[in-house]
Amino acid sequence: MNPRPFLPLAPAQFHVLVALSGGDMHGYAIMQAVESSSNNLVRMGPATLYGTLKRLCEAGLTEELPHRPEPGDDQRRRYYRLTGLGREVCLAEADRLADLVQRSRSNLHPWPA
Amino acid sequence: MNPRPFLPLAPAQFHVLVALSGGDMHGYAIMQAVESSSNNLVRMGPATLYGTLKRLCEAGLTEELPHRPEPGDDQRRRYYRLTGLGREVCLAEADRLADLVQRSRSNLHPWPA
DNA sequence: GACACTATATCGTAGGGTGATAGAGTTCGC
DNA sequence: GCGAACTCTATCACCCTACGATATAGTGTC
Repeated sequence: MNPRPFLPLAPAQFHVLVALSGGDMHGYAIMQAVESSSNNLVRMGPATLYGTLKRLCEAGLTEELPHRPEPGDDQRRRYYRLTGLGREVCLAEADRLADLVQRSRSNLHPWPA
Repeated sequence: MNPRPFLPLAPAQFHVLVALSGGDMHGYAIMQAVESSSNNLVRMGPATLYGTLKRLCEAGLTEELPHRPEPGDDQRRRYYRLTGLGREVCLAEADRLADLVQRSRSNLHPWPA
């Protein structure tokens, strides 16, 4: 499917997709990953996380794992993963942002390295 | 001043800052620049643009030019430019996004170039 | 002088994001 | 084996950003 109609992606949705691009995770781990990997610049509370996960799953960009990867762990955990579409959308959004980043940098740095 | 408390920047605000990083512009030109430079992926209507400009000026990231750069042009135009702070915030936000982009790409491309 | 375009502006609303809060399960110290 | 701290999912209510629609008027062109 074409990722274009999903762009631009809402910021919180992109953060979750990027976190899940590193591997299947449960909700709480996603929250922590988003915060720590951004040097605590991005704060993601439960309301943002679970609301965002719900929207992502409804849109088909993520899905809940039917079986937990490690049977012995905390029973409350619910694991999520990127779908093929979610992967495409994540990459397309990354391309879009990379273009913005490059333009702003080349405009603001008259004499780069 | 420290750009950190302004991050993460609202997407529309970043788009306007990036457009203004290319030089002083009037509102209508910003709208067109944001749309065309994103291959029409980002749509910015008047409500979004002028609301965003107002917030940016109130936050001190942009300012209206006291005098129009070319005296002979359309009298209705109001020109805006990046402040020093706006420039710093724009670069800081670009750094933040570049990091996200890089992480998602390296996670999703097992065999890059 | 009619028509398309330029340019700024605002209203009402929808939707995403957030703080606060809740509550149950788990782990760990002692 | 008890309590405290942490883990994990979940929802409510609110706020703010963003947006579609619309308004108004000046400019350019034929």
